[in-house]
Amino acid sequence: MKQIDAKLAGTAPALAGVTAELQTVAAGATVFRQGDRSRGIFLLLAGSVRLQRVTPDGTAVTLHQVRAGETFAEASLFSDRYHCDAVAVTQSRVGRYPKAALATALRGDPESLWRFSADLAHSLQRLRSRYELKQIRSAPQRVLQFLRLRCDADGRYAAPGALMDLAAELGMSHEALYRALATLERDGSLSRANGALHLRAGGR
Amino acid sequence: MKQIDAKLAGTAPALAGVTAELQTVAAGATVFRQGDRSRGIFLLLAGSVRLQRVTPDGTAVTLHQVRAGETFAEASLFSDRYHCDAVAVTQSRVGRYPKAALATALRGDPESLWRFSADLAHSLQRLRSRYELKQIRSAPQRVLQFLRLRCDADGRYAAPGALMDLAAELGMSHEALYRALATLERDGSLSRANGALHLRAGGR
DNA sequence: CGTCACATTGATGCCTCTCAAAGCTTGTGG
DNA sequence: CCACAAGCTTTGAGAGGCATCAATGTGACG
Repeated sequence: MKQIDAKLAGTAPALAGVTAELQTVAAGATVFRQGDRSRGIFLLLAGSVRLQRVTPDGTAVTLHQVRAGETFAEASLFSDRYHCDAVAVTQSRVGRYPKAALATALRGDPESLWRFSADLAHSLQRLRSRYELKQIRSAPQRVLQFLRLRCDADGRYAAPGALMDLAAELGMSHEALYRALATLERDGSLSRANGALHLRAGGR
Repeated sequence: MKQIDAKLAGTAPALAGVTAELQTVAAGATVFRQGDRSRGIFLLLAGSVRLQRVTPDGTAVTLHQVRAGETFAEASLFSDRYHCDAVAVTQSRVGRYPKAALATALRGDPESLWRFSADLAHSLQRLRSRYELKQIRSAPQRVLQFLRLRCDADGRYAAPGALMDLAAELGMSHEALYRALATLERDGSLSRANGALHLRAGGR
């Protein structure tokens, strides 16, 4: 985590030629509030931000848990006000792409807008497949499908970080992940060599 | 289902001035295949389509289950070929927005492209909150949060179709949904009147 | 009045979460 | 070079909850 943080903390790539304004947000502080005039879209560089909406009965409902590296509030670009709260769960570093500048840049440069749309479409695609994975109840099956999607042509998958993080990404407890891996290995669907996972054909 | 089908079957709204080519796809037939040159994006009018990818070991992994009313393969607009298979699960009616025409229309008319992006951003937003809902294990809590998001200011929610469909949307068995509703009603979090659901403040 | 689809409730089993504890690896400092 | 700490990995035991199978009730429609 420290490495990623360090790497990202200084980096805020320009979007359609617009550079981000960096800011640090304390744990518990809000980045923006529901009803605020939208000031742009955000990139989470480090930390953790939760998007939530307060319902008529006063309860907060989480709409999205933003992970480092993701952008959020893209829709605010097309609307006048934010439709939810963004609250920093831990101290966070975010980059803000000012709305006016970004909107101008995008509307004035179809090529940039085209790429921006492409990014949105890809995000949608990725999220849809992640969503579908979550439909799978069985932990071993879910892990297996995940690996099938992520592995290279040889069926190899090198976990980018700790397996615990993988468990979080898959939406299961780390114990469940370890057990799932053990099960798959017992089945013969999978083998492991110094941290890397190796799918074997024939594992159902 | 028949009503929705009937309503949608004839309707294929123009997208950026481009009209859709309608086609009927038999159950089990493919709309497009991984590797095919992309011919446009699709709108599912009726029926059910599954997007799937065949993995190196020959297994099919479902990327997305398309529901009537949704568009799919948006990303193909930005890439040369389809990256997955689209297979009709049941006999389906789809509208295709031809790629060349759509790309031309969008690139030539920034305003259309802007609206197209807005649609993508909204889809992303909606999907994210749906994804977050699925993180909630407890059936009653999941239903409750869903209703909090979907109800009007009075806390009322009129199910658009049968409760069974709602269960499918929430990713749970219909029995679980009925039991969840019964539990919430027993708690006093909820009351029901001829099909409509009514949230009551104070239900945790 | 029979059929069909939805709604509801019961019983059972499996699976994941949670709490717990122990092995393992890595890095740090003495 | 060793000792210790911290975090990851692994396995165990128990409990709760949802899926599944099953049966019955209910309403619309012909």
